[in-house]
Amino acid sequence: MRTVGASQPEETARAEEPGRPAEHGRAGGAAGVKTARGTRARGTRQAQALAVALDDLPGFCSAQEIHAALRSKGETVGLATVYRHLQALTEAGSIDTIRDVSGETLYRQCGTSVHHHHLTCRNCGRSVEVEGRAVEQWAEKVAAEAGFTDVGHTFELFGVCPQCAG
Amino acid sequence: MRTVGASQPEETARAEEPGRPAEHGRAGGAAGVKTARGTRARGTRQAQALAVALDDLPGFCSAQEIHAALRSKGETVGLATVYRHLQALTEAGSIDTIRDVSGETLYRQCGTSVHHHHLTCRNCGRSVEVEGRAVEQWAEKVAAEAGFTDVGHTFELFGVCPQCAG
DNA sequence: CCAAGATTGAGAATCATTATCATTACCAGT
DNA sequence: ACTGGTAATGATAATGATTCTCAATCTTGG
Ligand SMILES: [Zn+2]
Ligand SMILES: [Zn+2]
Ligand SMILES: [Zn+2]
Ligand SMILES: [Zn+2]
Repeated sequence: MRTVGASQPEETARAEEPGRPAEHGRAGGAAGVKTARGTRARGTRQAQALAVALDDLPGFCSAQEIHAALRSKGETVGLATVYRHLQALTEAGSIDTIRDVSGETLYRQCGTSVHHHHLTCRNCGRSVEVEGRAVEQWAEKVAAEAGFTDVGHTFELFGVCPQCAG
Repeated sequence: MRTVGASQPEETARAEEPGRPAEHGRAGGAAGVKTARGTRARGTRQAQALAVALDDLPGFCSAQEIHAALRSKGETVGLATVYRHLQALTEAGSIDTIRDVSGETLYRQCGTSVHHHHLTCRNCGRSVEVEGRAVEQWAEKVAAEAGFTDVGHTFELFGVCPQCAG
């Protein structure tokens, strides 16, 4: 199991546990931007908590890990909401995603929004952002030679980071 | 939906349908290699059928698609067995796997067993095998600079093939 | 305060993949 | 051919991450 952020007592945490008053809706305090009538911007308590968590986490982690991290900090955010925001952020390009060896999706807030790739520790999840001018060109060349169009790519590097190597 | 091999009446085919005499075990005919006592080799009817199917299929396809293709040819192979053999072949390095955008695993028998990558049509699944001397070196260099060890990589190219472009 | 619209979250639903486990087929001796 | 040991199979259940549903709750403009 990957070790990310604050580890908790190994809770399954598949669904929100019942029995609590259920605190819905957005928070009042530091509200954010707002647009036209009815459009609430990313200012809910849950969204902010998630943003903070993403900022704190040093590397890629799964939605469930993020959810666990939130709970461990006392934040009450539903797992479904975590997934929702992660998906939204991903579509907006604010965060990056990679796939675990087991197929699980891992999320991370990157320093830059320009196209880049990652060298990720398969033990702790910490990752280095790398730009690969060379591979971008290689990809285009190969695609062009084969006559393929609308080409995209997926380049991921995995290894063991210096800290984990010990 | 990707079009692979002979398309069938859109059967769900999640589990083998019951009501048939259930034909188990290995076939007698063209048995294959055998090793020490008790070790059967990869010569079962099901394994052969799967091998043939993999040979026929032009590109990457999912376990379920392969299973459907087998059934459409009259072969009776359980879905679990398909998964089992695909996994074994993958571990043996006989076939390659990539991940769908939805996370589904796709399999393909490649022409060569040496390390290479794929340029795959995201519409029909046909793929071109490409070798990337450049990216291999780039990967090693990047990993070394970051101090990572035991580094592996995942490079996949996706696009639309000339046939599908029309 | 009120109504409309957005957001949340608990649980159900999906769906690919794995694990069970009883049944069957194969093999080597006898 | 008969038999015991063992591998392989397949129907089904189980797993587990992600998505869907929808009622309850919040926010906000008026
Ligand atoms: Zn590490
Ligand atoms: Zn790139
Ligand atoms: Zn195509
Ligand atoms: Zn490579």
